[in-house]
Amino acid sequence: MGRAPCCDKAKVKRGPWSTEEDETLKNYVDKYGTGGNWIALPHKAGLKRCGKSCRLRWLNYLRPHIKRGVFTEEEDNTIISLYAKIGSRWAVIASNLPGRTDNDVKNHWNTKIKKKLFGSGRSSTHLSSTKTNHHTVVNASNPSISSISLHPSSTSTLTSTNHFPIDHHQLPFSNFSTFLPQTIMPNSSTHDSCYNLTTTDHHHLHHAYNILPPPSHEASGTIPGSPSSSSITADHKLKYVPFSSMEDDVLLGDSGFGFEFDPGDVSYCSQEIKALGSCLW
DNA sequence: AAACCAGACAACCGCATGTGG
DNA sequence: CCCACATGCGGTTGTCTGGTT
Repeated sequence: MGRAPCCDKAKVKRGPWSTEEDETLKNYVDKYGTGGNWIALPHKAGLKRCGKSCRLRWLNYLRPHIKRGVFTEEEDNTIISLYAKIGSRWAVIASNLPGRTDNDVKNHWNTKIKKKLFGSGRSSTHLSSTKTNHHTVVNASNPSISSISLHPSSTSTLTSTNHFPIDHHQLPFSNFSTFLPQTIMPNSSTHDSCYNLTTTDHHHLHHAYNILPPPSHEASGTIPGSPSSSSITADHKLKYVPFSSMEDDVLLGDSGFGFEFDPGDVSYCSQEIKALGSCLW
């Protein structure tokens, strides 16, 4: 038994709005406001539209001070930066861009920024479970953050607003292969093994780079399968798994280091990915 | 000129959340 | 506290348009 529809679809008009409908809605809202009741508004305004549709049309198109047209580089940078921090919370991102709507930002991300960052051709690479001896960190608690850009040209942008240093020169390790063995030690050769992480390293990664939750002596709780030498808060449900060869390929790919993960497969925490990506450059 | 294709944007859908009775 | 309803939000789909073959 599904949720009851918000309106009778047989009795409401759907599809693109006509200029007459726009005028009617705009005139009504200008005159009476929304009244805090979008469901009743179309009837009162004489529109054969669903209340939700009216609301969307008003918010995304008719509302005063809507900014249309090309996104500036500054706006792009804001979107990229905020996406790296909070993921696809378009409403929050849009609130940082005066005049832009969440729908606009979302469309802009999907049609422009994603391509710009990830490049063409490999933008939909789905990761297999084939594993080698590299590593990443999986964040099972935040599936919404499932992809993140890794493009050298966007480095300065991300650095400027992120608390996480994206410039690899700021990292203590010059590259991936030297970074990981010092910090994450495999305790098994199987592909889904977890890794021991020394408390010192964990502390360092948390405080210096904020890519892990606090170590156990700073936060309580241990997750199943987590390394005994360093506990992690249960809330974060982090575990360590190896990178696959395909993941390596994607990270080091020929399309500008762009990659994207399939949320249905496994979810990656953006900051961890960025950290590892930084080490690869 | 027609068919096809891809990109961009508008609109819809359904779940999550907030709120008032 | 619970329930019903309205709104907010993000993902997805539909439609239009311009470019290419």
